[in-house]
Parts: sequence; structure tokens; C-alpha cells
Amino acid sequence: MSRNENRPLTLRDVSEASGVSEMTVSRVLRNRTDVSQATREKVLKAAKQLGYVPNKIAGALASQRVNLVAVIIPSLSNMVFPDVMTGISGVLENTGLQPVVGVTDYLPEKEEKVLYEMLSWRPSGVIIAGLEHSDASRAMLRAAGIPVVEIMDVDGTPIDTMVGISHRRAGREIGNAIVKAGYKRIGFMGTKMPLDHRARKRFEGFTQALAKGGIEVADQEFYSGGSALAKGREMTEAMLKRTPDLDFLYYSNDMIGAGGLLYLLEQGRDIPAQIGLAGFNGVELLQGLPTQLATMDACRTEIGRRAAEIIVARIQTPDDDIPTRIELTPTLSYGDTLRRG
Amino acid sequence: MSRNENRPLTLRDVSEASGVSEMTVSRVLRNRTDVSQATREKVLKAAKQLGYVPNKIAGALASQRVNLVAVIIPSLSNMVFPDVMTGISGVLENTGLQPVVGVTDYLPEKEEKVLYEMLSWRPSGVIIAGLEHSDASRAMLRAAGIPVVEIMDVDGTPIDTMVGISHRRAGREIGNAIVKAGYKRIGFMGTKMPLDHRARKRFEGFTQALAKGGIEVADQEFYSGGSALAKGREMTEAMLKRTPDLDFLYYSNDMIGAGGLLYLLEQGRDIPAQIGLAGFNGVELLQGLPTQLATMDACRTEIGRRAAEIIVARIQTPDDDIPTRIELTPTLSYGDTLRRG
DNA sequence: GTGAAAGCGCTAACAT
DNA sequence: ATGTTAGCGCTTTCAC
Repeated sequence: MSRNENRPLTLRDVSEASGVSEMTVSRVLRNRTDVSQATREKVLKAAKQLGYVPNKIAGALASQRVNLVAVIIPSLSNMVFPDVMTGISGVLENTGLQPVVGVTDYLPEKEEKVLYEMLSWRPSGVIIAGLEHSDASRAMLRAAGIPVVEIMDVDGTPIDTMVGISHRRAGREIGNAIVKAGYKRIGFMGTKMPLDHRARKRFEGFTQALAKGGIEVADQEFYSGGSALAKGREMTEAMLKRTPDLDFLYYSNDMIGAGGLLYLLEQGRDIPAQIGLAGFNGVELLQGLPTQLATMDACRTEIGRRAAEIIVARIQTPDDDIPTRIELTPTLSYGDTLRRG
Repeated sequence: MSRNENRPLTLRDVSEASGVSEMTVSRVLRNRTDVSQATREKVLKAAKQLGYVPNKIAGALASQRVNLVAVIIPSLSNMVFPDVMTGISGVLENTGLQPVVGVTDYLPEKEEKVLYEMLSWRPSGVIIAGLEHSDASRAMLRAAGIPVVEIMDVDGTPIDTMVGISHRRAGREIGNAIVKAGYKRIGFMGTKMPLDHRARKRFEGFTQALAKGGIEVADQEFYSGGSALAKGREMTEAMLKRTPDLDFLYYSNDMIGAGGLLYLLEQGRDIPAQIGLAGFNGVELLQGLPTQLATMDACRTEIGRRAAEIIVARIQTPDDDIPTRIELTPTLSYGDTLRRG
């Protein structure tokens, strides 16, 4: 019971308690091999007994090395980003690197703030969602002098490296499948997010594919906030009241799609013969529904994994050949709600 | 184009570019008021032009202050913790404090590792889920000398401060409501998580309440992994095959409850007359279902908010009277799946 | 295998 | 309102 003041312990305390120089204590605690077994044991015992926790701030300043990877994403409550995080964490697990998450709420100004905040901790790398950033953000990322991986999207030019899928192509593919299946009167429902560029690109690809088949979106509605499942239900009901002859509903995400699906099942609609549906994202949730919604997997976990692998490689073996653009291919599942063409 | 080496910028660079001393530059960048307007502008201009991002590592070491709050939770993919995070972020937003998230996957060893990792960055406070921790974790938390708030649960003794609900009581309340409604043959489905202490406590309270009414759980099943909605469906089907005379199903979370509910609706069962259901958590998702599942709100956002408020108060006004135990009261919603007694 | 000295980039404390 | 000095707790480097 020697430590009465409420001061965090330092290397010096461990040094004094063990009778070994600070320098050697530091070596032991960093698992360096050039220390005798006897000394090592003495030190570890003292450190453990004192309850010493190293000060990474001092260590990082001295070594100019920080084992953090900044991960900057729009939202956590989305189902998609937790999956991406799973991929990232899995890869970083035993590399000595640690992910640190920042959330932007789809706001460029907040992204800028979060990025500034994170970069000021001098992380070893950055994984950031999307290719659209403010000029200031791009400048910061470039100036940081660390590996930067932009994820989710490949429709654009990366600052450094990118891993993702083409949302424009994904939208086109769904559009093509719908045209091929012979649906004619298409309704679209999605988030009212001018800042969700990936949703926008999917929609662009979608309308483009329909246009090629000589079809236009017959009705559309955008929402924001609230329970996505409930919104899907409400919007679907409203849209079909407004435009009863629709024979296909395309939803910008699976959650609202599931809401719509449940509603239509309740109504006893004949799916997919009389009316078809499709969502986007391949969320695990869908597997519990009575009928499988047609959807497209966004390769979320793999995107996380590949991005983290690039960061690790760039840090640990910077001279290797490391890819700078990875485009993954999402697969369309027809489920039970989309006729095959 | 003067900076060719790939060295991050320092205060000194800004000082030289602006012709103002390092110290004054530091004052400007920390928004201190004791700087003349003219100097301030000179400095800001230089900093912006160079693209200077301060080094928080050095700043933290010098000032012995770190504006981070460690938030340690079992999982992100749970629906519950994103809500807690929302509460925390909302409060910290304009306090200058920043949450940093660590995930334990419900594993005590991982909790210990994550905690050690985070504490080594010397955060200003810790918010950690649950009251059950390894001895080493408890020792670290106590030795850290910073405010520690344990959240979610109040059935136990906190290290420092706690904010949550009584899961034992929550389980009892649902149990009582079931007994009172006259259900007799009860089935239970939940996660196979010996380490999810809160689920365990709910189950304990639940069986205790039933016992008082002279009832025992007639069948039970535990699962792990997979889509919760799908699991709920499968388990429900299996259990009713095995024990067809059940008249109530209690699920340890809303997601599996929703799966069960969808299955029973499909089967055309008479809910809640012939068979009743209840879940736990009040997830937003439920609002999109055709029938409202009985559930109990776990006050997630408020728990996050209150915990963050305590941290902020302890840091900013340590002399104020700050509560150390906050028990929130979850409310039972009967929805459409639980008869009123 | 171990230790001593210097310094990482900033800020506290004290000048002026 | 601005500058000077010392030092935060480590690691790097070099000496032994």
C-alpha cells in the first residue's frame, strides 16, 4: 500500500519496484527478446503487482508510431456498417492494429470534423466510406501521408485506394432483370438522402436500365427517419392506393422492402406473378421472412476484409505489390419475389 | 510547394510561416482568448494554408488531458448498442469529449484486452456494459482514477457508478403479467449465452414469477448464431411440434420473438387468445410488423444519455452532487400478443 | 544484456 | 498580448 497519491503509474515506478532500469523495463513490456529471462520475470512481476498500464500517448509520441486505423462511416444503425466492421476487425485482430470508429451521419461537415479529430491522433491508416468528400477532407487525407482506403463504392476516383462495388451497375442489373421478367409498371421507394451517394447511384443505374427497355418509373416516394420496416409498409400501401396498376416495387434497401413484402403478403397479393418486389443489401434479417425478398448482396464483410488487408499490407510490407482498386461483384438473388426473365 | 519531405507538419512550421511564436500559435489553435485579433488571423491563415492538423498525442502528453471517453460494449450488431451509442453521442456532442468504442463479443478475456488497450490511451472516463467483469478488469478500472459508469444493469454492485434497469425485475414483471393473464403452459426461447448476464437475470426473474404462480416453464430452447428472425421461426416451429399444448411463448429478445410471431401468423394461430407471445427490448423493427409483439423497453437511449451525463459532470464539475446509481423503469407494452390479466 | 542521454511535439507555468 | 523554459512518459540511439 505504498501509492497513496492518485497518479497513474509510470515506467519509473515499475523500474523502482523491480530494481531494473527504465530502459530495460520498457524492453520487457514491449516483448523484446534481448532481455534475460531473470530480468524479464522480475519486471513482469513488478508490473503486474502494481497494476501498471503503459501510457500509449507517451509511447506513440516517442516512437512516432500509432497502432490505430481510423474507420469513418456514415452510420452504425444501418445493418450495413456493422458487417463492414466485422470484416475489418477480423483482419486487424492479430496484427497489433486497432480500428477506431468515427460516425458522420451522412453529413459532409461532420465527416470533415470527425476526420480532423481522428487524423490529429496520427493513425497508421484510414478506411473511409464513399468516394465523395469535401475538398478540405480530401486535402487532409492526401496530406496525412498514410494509406487511405475508400470503401463501398467504385464509381469514381479514389484519393489513394478503393474497395467496393459499382452501385450504378448494381442498379442496372436489377433494372435489367425486371425488364427481362416482363414487368412494366414500376414503383420506386427509397431514402430521402441527397447525401447518400450510393443510393443515388443505384437509382441512376436502375432508371437507365429501365429506359433502355423503354420503361419509366411510374411512381416513386422517398422517406426519412422512423422504423424502416414500418415505413416500407406505409409507403407501399400509400403508393398502391395512388397507383394501383403497379406490377413491380423496387426498394432502395431491404428493410423497407421487407415492410412492403409483409404488407403485400397480408393483403394476399400474388407474388411474384401479379406484383414483384426487390430490395438491396442482402441483410440477414430477410432469411426469417416467410417469403424471400429478391435482393442484391453488397459484399459488406468482404469489403471490410479487403480494405483492412490493404491497410495492413501497406503498413507492414509497403514494398509489396498491393492492389489499389478492387471491384467486388454483388450477386442478384431472385428469391420468391422476382420472376426469372 | 516548399514541403517536399513527407513529414507531418508541426506547430513550428506554422510558427515559421506566420512569424508568430510557437506558444502563441498554440494559443490560437486552442481558441484561447488572450490573443490579439491580428495575430489570430495571421496564424489561422498560415495553419489553413499549410493544412496543419495538430498532434493530439503531443498535446495530450503535455497537458495530461485526453478528451476521449472509452465505451466498452459486447456487440454492435445487436440493435441495442447502437441505441445506447446514440444516447452517448448526443450528450458528448458539444462537450469536447469524444466516445471511442471497444467491442468485447461477450468474452471476458476480450473485455480485459480491450479495456487495457483503451486505458493505455488514458481516456477521461469509461462507460462499460454490465456489472460482471474479471478481477483484473475491475482492478484496472479502479486503478485508472477516472469516472467509470457501468450501464444496462443494476442487479449488482458497481465499481463506481451505474445506470440501467433491473433485468431480474423486468423478467419478473413479464412473468407476472403472463400468470395474471391466465396462461399456464409456458415455453421459453433465448440465446445460448452463458456470458450474457442480463439475459440470464431476466430468465431468473421470469421463472421466479411463474413459480409464485405455481407454474413452471414447460419447454425451453437456446440458440446461438444465425439470423435471429429465422432462428425464432425455426425454434418456434420445433417447440410447438414437441410441445403442442403451449399457450405462451416468451422470447429473450424481440428479434426471435418477431420470427416466432410471423410464423404463428402464417399458421393462422389465434393470438393472443389461443397462444400469447412476448419478447424483450422494444426494438424499432417491431413497429413494422402486422401485429404488435408484447415487449419491454430497455431504455437504451436514455441509459446512454444518463451515463454520458454523469461522465461529463464528473469531469467538468467534479464537486457537484452527482448520482452514482440510476435505476430506470422499463415499461411493459402488451401489444397484440399478450392478454391483459 | 543493460544503461544513459536526448528528444518526440506539444502545453503549463512563469516571465515580460 | 506574447515569449521563454521546462518537462509530460515514453523510445531511439548509442555506449558499454
